[in-house]
Amino acid sequence: MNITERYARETARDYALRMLTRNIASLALAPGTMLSENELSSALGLSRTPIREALIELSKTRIVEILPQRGSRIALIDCSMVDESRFLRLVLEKAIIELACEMAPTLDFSVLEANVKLQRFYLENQLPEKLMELDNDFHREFYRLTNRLQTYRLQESMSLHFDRMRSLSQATVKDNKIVGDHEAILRAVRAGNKEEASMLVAKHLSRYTVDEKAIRGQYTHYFTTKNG
Amino acid sequence: MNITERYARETARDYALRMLTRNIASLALAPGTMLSENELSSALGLSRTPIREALIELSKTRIVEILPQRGSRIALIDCSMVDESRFLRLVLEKAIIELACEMAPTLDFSVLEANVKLQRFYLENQLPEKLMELDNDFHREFYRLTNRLQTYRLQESMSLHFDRMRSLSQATVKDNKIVGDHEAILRAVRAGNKEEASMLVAKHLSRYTVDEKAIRGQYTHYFTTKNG
DNA sequence: ATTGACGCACTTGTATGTCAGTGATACAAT
DNA sequence: ATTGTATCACTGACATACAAGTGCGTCAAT
Repeated sequence: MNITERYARETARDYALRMLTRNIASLALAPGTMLSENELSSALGLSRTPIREALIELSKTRIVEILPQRGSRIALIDCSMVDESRFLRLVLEKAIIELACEMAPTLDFSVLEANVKLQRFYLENQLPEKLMELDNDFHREFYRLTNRLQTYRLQESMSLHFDRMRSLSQATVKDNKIVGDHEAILRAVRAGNKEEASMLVAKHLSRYTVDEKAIRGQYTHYFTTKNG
Repeated sequence: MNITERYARETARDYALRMLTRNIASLALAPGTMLSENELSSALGLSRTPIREALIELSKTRIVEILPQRGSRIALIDCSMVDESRFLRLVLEKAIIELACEMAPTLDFSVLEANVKLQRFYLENQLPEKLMELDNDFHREFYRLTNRLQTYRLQESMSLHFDRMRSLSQATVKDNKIVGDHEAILRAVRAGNKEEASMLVAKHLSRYTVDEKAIRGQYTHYFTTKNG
C-alpha cells in the first residue's frame, strides 16, 4: 500500500479515505485483499475510528466489503458494478449536458473556455497527469454550472469500479482526441444544440471503453464468479 | 422525535439511521433543529459511535449538516437540493425504463404483474399505506430487473429532500391515477415501447409535483435563504 | 482417517475517554 | 454605550477499551 503525507488540516477520516481510494484505484490494494481496521490504523498512524468511517463509506458503493466479525476486504471486480458505474456516468452526463444546453444563454462559460485552452497547452507540452486533472475538472464544471454538484458526487462515488478496470487495461487513451472532444462539446453546448452535444458526450465517453473480456481472461482471480 | 423499537439483529447504526430518516421525512425533526450526538445517544439508548456513523451518512446527502465542534443540525430545506433529487429521480427512472424496454424479451415480469394486481386490490380496499409500499416496490423492481440496484440506492439517498416537501404539502395524490400509470408503464415496457414508456414515466413522476412557492411562503423559516 | 468439541486469535460492533475548537456570556476597560 | 477579553460549557474528532461473533487449528474419540 502506497502512503503519502497527510495534508494540513485534513481530517483523519478524509486522509484515510484519500489513501484507500487512491490505492484501490491503482490496484496497489488488489481486488480480494483482506484489510483490517487494526492493520490500517497502524499503517496510517491513526486510530480505528477514522479508518472505520472511511471503510463504511467505501462499502456503500460496494468497493469494500465489510464482513461483520470476520474482516473487510477490497471487493473483487464485479462486472455488473463496472457496467453500472459506466451506465450511471453516461446517463447523468448526457442529462447534465442537455440541461446545460437549455441553460446556455444564462451560463458563464469562462471557466470552461480557460480549461480547454489549458488542455490544449498541456497536450502539446506532454503533461498527461495535468491533462487528466483538467479532464475531470471539465466534466465537473458542467455539473457545477447546472447546480447539480451532488449528482456529480454520487456518480463519482461509483467511479472506482471503472477506474480499476482502466488501471488493469493500461489504456492509453488518445489524448489528442479527448481534447478535441471537449472543445466540440463546449461548442455544442454554447450553441444550445442538445442533440449534437448529447451525441458528442456519448461518443466521448465511449473512448474510455476497455476490453473487458481480455482483461477478465488475463486477471481471472481479480473477478467475481457470480454473474457477468 | 418519534421513536419505535429496535428490530431483532438490527445493528445500532442501522437503527439510528432508520429512526433519523423517518423523523426527518415526517418533519418530526423539523428543518433547522439542532442535534447532538449526546442527546441522540440517550434518546435512542445507544452510545455515540453508531449515532455518529448515522449522522455522517446523512450528511453525505446534505440532509444533515455537521458543524465541527459546534453541533449538527437538520438542514433547512434547500430548494436546489429538492430540485436535484427530483432531477436525479426523473433522469434515472427514464433511463432504467428505457433499458427495461430493450431487455424486455429476456425479463421476467411476474413480480411486477403480481404487484400491480395487489395495487388495484389495495386501491379498491382503501389501504393507502400498503399502496405506498407497493408503489416503491414497483419502481425498485425495474432497477432490480435491469441489474441497477446500486443506482436505485443512490437515487434513494437523495429522496429525503423531496420527501420533506411532500410532507409539508400534505399532498394527497390521486391514487387511482397512480395505479393506472403503473399498469400503463408496465404494458409499455412489456411491449418494448421505449418512447411510450419513457413518456409515461415522466408524466407519472410529474404527479408528485408540489406547489413549492406556496409551501415556501407558508413555512418560510424551514427554508434556506441562499439561492432558490 | 474422520469427525466433532473446544479453545484461541482475530475480527468488527459498540461504548467510553480525551482533546481541541467554537461561540455565548459575563465583565472589565474605555 | 461600546468594545475587547477571559472564561466556560458544550461540541464533534479522534483514541482507546470492552464485548461478542467467526472460523481455524488442535486434539480427543471413534
